[in-house]
Amino acid sequence: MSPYDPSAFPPFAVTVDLVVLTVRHHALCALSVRRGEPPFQGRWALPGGFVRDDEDLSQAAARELAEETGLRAQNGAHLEQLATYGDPQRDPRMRVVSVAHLVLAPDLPAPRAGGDARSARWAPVGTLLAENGQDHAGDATGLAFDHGRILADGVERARSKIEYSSLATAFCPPEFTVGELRRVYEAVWGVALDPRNFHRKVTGTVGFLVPTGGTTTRQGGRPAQLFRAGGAALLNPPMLRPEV
Amino acid sequence: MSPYDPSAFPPFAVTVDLVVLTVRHHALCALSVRRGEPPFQGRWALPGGFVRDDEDLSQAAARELAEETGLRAQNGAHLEQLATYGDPQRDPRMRVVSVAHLVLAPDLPAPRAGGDARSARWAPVGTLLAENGQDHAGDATGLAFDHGRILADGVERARSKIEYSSLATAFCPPEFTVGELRRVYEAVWGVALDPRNFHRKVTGTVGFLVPTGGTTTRQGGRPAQLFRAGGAALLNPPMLRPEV
DNA sequence: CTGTTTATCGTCAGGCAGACGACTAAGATC
DNA sequence: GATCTTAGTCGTCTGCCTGACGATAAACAG
Repeated sequence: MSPYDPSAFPPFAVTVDLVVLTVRHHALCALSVRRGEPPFQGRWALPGGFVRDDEDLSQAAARELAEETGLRAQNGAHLEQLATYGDPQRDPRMRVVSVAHLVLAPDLPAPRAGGDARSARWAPVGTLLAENGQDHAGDATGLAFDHGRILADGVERARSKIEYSSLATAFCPPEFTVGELRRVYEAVWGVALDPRNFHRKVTGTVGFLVPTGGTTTRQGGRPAQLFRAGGAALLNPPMLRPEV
Repeated sequence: MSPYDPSAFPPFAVTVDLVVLTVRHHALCALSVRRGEPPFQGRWALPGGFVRDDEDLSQAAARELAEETGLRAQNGAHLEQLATYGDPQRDPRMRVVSVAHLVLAPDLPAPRAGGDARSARWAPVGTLLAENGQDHAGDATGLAFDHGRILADGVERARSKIEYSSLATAFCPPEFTVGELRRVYEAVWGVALDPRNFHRKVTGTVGFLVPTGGTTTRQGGRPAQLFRAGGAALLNPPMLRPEV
């Protein structure tokens, strides 16, 4: 390997940051970790870390995900690249380019703190984004670095992507009911959907849902059919997000 | 600034690569430059270059775009981040992470070669992607590095994005006719569209087109009304791409 | 047994898209 | 100048999908 002339380009640190979303208690929640060291010590941030010398970006994201949550991308969770953030001032220590990834996961057991994070928590995205301000003492209260912006971009990606893809099933356990899937849409979009029209729509879209034959009453009320995610990745026609 | 421990992370080179698309002669074309130095000397590649120490990723992309084409992003062209490619083996010299950007531009004068590129050309994307194979001598004939993949991702992004956004107007001159806009869709999607239904659709979508009052016969036939792009960024309902 | 909750099936009207007919207005050709 | 060719523009009709409901079914709680 004949390296470039080292003076020909500036050296960068490359990290991956994770926007891990799930639906719990009828709300869209994101994983955040408390920073144990400066800068932004004590503030909440997105999980993430350096990309190692021998791994691809998606491998680094999957590794960080496993380290922070124990979650494996194969295990029903969905992982995709979100966007890359490289403002020269985004990290006060040095030039860091962060490749953000988006993870959609079913409701998980309590997260485990890992690495240099003192603790980790699930928080509703509305709370995390609304905290992007100042508290009574005038200190900034939002996420560290530019993570508020990254989270907002990830949430917007998730909101639009469940319109035209079957990704909403990534928020559900392996077997789920139509009502559970509807509550995912309602939590992510923050709207109420008509159960009858929703049922007609998702059961009529070929490849979206595959009935397993079983039923469950875990949501109360009349027993509901159980489904698994079908093979179709794209929904045609898409789900329509109601107007504001 | 207290830097990280340099042994705590591997150093990366960060580049921007550009997928510059335009519509000429009824075909979707991409800008490619011939490499003047190893590796892949003499092969075609996407334009791009190193991100400088003091510039943001989008600034670097805009700078490279101006250097390679003389195009300014304000001047009707559209620039957005596409995706980031960081396979450890993607550049044989060292670890390079490339933040690819997508540019949609109206039909331009002949590109000018710049930097270390011997020459530059517009080529139909079908040709560029079909060359991802081997020639009779067994040499690889496609784009250098992983640029074939990057180009394919950019083309797919453009194809899907003109469905639900007004981005197709970025391929048109400042004033254009409904027929010219239709030919953009036909070239990007590679399909034929019904002129009557297309006209009804685009003129009926509020915010998409603004009539200028003028007419033109530059396409022959009956004079056509001239329009400018309206303010709407998203089309609701979207344009429907015909089935395959 | 009655009320509550959730699931599921039907019905109906409005809107939009695909298919296609009809007409208009310019330049090109004979 | 009559006719042809090329686009552009306006209408019509039909089928599909969606939103807004009503109605029924099947569990559990009191």
